[in-house]
Amino acid sequence: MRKGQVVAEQLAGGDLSRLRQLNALAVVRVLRGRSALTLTELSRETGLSRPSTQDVVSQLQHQGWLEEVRPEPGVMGRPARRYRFRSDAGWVLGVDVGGHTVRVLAADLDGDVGHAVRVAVAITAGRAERLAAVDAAVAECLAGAGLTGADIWAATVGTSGLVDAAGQVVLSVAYPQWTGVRLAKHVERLVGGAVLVDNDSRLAALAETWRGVARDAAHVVYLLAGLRTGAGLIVDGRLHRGFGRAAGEIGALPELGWIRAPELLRGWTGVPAGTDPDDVAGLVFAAAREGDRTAAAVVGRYARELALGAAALVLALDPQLVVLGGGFSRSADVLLGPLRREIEQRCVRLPEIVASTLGDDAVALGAVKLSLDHLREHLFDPRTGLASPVPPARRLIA
Amino acid sequence: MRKGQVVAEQLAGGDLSRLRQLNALAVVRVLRGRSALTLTELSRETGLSRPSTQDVVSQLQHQGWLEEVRPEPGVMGRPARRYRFRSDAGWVLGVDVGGHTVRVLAADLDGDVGHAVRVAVAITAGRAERLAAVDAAVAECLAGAGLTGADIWAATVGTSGLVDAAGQVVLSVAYPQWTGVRLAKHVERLVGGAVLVDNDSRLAALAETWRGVARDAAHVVYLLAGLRTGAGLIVDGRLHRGFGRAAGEIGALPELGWIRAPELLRGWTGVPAGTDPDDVAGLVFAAAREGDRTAAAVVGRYARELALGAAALVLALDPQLVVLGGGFSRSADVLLGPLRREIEQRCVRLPEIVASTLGDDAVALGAVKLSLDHLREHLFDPRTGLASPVPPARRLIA
DNA sequence: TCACTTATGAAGGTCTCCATAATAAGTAAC
DNA sequence: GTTACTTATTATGGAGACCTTCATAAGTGA
Repeated sequence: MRKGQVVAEQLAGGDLSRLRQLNALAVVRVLRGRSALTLTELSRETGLSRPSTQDVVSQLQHQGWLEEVRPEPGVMGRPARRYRFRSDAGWVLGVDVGGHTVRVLAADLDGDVGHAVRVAVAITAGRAERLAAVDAAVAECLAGAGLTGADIWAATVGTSGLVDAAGQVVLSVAYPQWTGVRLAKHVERLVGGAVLVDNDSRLAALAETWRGVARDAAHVVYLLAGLRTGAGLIVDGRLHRGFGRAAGEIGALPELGWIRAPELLRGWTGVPAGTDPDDVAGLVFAAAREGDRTAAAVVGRYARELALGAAALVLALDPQLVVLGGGFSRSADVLLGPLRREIEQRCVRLPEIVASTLGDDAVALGAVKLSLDHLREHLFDPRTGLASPVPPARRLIA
Repeated sequence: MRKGQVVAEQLAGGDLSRLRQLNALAVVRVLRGRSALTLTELSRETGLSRPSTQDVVSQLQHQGWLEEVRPEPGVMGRPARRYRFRSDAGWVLGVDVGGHTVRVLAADLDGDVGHAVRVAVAITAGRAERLAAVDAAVAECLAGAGLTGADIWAATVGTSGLVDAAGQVVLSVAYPQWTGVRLAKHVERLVGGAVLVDNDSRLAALAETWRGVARDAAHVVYLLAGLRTGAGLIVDGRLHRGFGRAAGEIGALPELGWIRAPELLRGWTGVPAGTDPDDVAGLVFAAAREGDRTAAAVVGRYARELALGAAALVLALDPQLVVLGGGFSRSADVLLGPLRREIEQRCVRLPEIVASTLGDDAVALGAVKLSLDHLREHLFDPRTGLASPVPPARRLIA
């Protein structure tokens, strides 16, 4: 290819090496996330001829993207060589900086989680203490996975609050002193690749489309229902952030009451004195489950507040699916019914409404997925082709 | 595959003819929407070598996509041959079925409008009468442009109401007997190519991103403010319809009052008896413009109702831009101020709010654009390559 | 008319792909 | 243990599309 050529945004043609590039990417795409395949199988799936497939494969093998595994024994005919994608060539991190916990997942290029770590942190912890917990959790996770920071090709950090394109938290109401923290810069000290930062609700939404209940839905409204309330939107299969990264922040509208909604649950009077405020919600849901009328009424009021904002999002986007996530989704059995009824009252076309099944790892999983998407765009993109498997140069990414 | 799933038809490689395909598309892409270029210029812009460019060009010329024009006179050196894209190889139609008017635009492949027609129709007209007006307008437009139905490669019809994927109006509150009309089927009798049907607000939004004030915005909320109220959403540069094609139909929520909002204007008492109800709105805006307090108050109330729904959309999507369109946008000088104040009160991040400048042709222009987008996806797509310039086979498209 | 400029056309080389045929390495049956 | 069968691998020849380079063509300006 000619030196200095501008790689068009649209997919452009080019010379013959470009064709090889595309075919190499096709082979990698077929092989990623699957077990080993033979040349014949690869040839069939890519549509390339066998000799060409072989050529491409040996080139990829030489580059380090592919690895030969021993042939499948006991089959008719000459045993075929098998090749697998070296998903362990690079790693990504997914970090969830929560109120009480910092979670870190290390995953390979296929998204398989190699090591998971959780470190407790006080809800009252200030900036330094919380950042120290992040450092500790990342270090422990790297060690546990047998990696160093240099092995990490991309990392994503999920946090509550509004995050700007440079990875700085521009507004956080949840944790003290968290507004203004430069999370991307902080984590870049720890790992080699690019560091992305995004809102936790959004990452959880992304996780649902990846490995959760929204796997096959292109349009999704995700509700984070817990001690905080938030939303994440999937539009056309992609995370929607909006122009100022404030999409889905419908909770900021006081009339909708997303901020005070969790308070409704704490206001229940049926709880023993001295209970940890954070545990009250669980007790309310439990009581409602047992048939307590006043608890059920409180849950109903909470559902109504949640449904107000949810209905606005549903009406705006007309999603296929609404996913109820966050800590309260554990009590979906008592929450989902009222929520569904309240949303139904307000919407033209009622979408499916289901509870998340990902549990506490949703945000960290979404962070892993965003890291992988970043790599896909920058390493496995038809526009740029496929370089050797080394950590991509770090750039500040919007 | 569940409905609504993202079709991740990744771009595949192939043999050498595939490369030629891509390079031919690159040449066409450079040449479309521009005046004639020489081989040297084409070579530079596509990144191909000169001989290859020449090869590709002569192939495209032979197919009928390109045409040689006479060289630019009076330049130094040997005069270069110049080639232009034959934008008149195919045509599209944009049809706007409005309450009082049916508009039809015929445009070439570059989107240049060759002929425009408007036919009056009574607001009370039933289904047959309105469809007859469509027939007449289309026939007149084709004749005026010197075309026949067979020359039309794609046509799009904009209408009020909810439209399903098969081009049937499933719900219309605006015109009598309009619910249930199979618009696509009806128009397919008249033209050769594919016929798409979509909501008028959405098409107007699309027009704004194409040739209107939203040209450079990826996220847009378009408000249709007129005798009816509606919205169209642009997300990530693309029209957002939602899973059930009901996205943006936030006006259906009675609490937000989009249905009764225009009635507020008619309720003004300062109008002479016997005025046509449709003219009242204009008088109210005029009076407000002149400083009439009661008229200004009515406009303020209308702006508030409009802002309720608009704020919900803005909070959900965080657009860069809100475009005020529809008939009332002519009175943007008195409407925009109150609207902006009301939206500001309710939003976290205030987007830019501007009035449309496209006038009455917005919907028809959007219909033209959707037709062109359809052709781009089906004729000029890197996945399929480029066939000879003939009207594409008609398919029922979602 | 001559120099200069820019475009065109032709030749030769390289790369990537494909089809086909010859060879290799297993299993299954006798 | 040999033979037949099955499937993979390797080698060869050819076609298509791209590139670079050089000679030639067709204008303008002095």
